[in-house]
Amino acid sequence: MAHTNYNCNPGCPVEAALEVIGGKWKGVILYHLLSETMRFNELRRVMPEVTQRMLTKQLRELEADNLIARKVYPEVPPKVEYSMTEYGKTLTPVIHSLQQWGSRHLEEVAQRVADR
Amino acid sequence: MAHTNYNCNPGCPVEAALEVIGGKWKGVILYHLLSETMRFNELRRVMPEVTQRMLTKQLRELEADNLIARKVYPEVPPKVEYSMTEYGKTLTPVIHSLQQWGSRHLEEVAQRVADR
DNA sequence: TCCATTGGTATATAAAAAGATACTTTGTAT
DNA sequence: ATACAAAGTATCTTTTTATATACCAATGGA
Repeated sequence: MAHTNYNCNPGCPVEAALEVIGGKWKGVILYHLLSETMRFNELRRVMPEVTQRMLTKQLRELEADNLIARKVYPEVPPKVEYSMTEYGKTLTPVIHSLQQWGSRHLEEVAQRVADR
Repeated sequence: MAHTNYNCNPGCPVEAALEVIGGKWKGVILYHLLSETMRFNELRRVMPEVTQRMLTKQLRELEADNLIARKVYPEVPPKVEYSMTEYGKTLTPVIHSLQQWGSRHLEEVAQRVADR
């Protein structure tokens, strides 16, 4: 999925943004973390279809992009908290518009199915 | 990539939206078609890194989701125009916010590289 | 006559993403 | 002594994506 060149044309920023938030579960993760800091297993509970491996991977990628922060508490059993960074919070309007459109889209699709 | 259930929790509309526009090249395609109707090879020219097969595939998927319309002119050589549907145009604010954030993000990343 | 053009399709292959499953650590509770 | 908790890793397999390449039709131009 990685591009090498984003200076191709003015549409590329769109791809750049999608590359950062377009991972299979990143949208939902960001949505949840924008409303509150959460622990690893709390995230698992709100999205039970995601495997642990996938969740870990997506979280690490978001962390590498500086969108979320990972805080480990040296306890046993382990406690790890995930939260949005200040930079990550700049995604608020993006996630919000995706959620708005997505809601309407789900209704639209349900309608199309009903009309069938 | 297909989900089976979107009623899992309130973050799912975000995933629903990303599933529709998150294909590898869909963001750029939509960005371009939102500004003007374009022919197949015009699209190829503005995104030369995309293979013909991929472009065709992404266009067909967008068409199946009723976001774009495909109009074939019975001429030789063939002429096929792609344009946004009315429904597709409802994506305007989404693509716009992606583009805004993406632009800032590209600057941010360039800055991080410069500071290294 | 041969070549280029547009908008594709078909086939095979390679690379990347995702999934399933088992295992780890160290303390506390049973 | 055993089991469980949280937050992961490590492997292996399957599925999905993407690439490369060749091919097609009908027409206009050199």
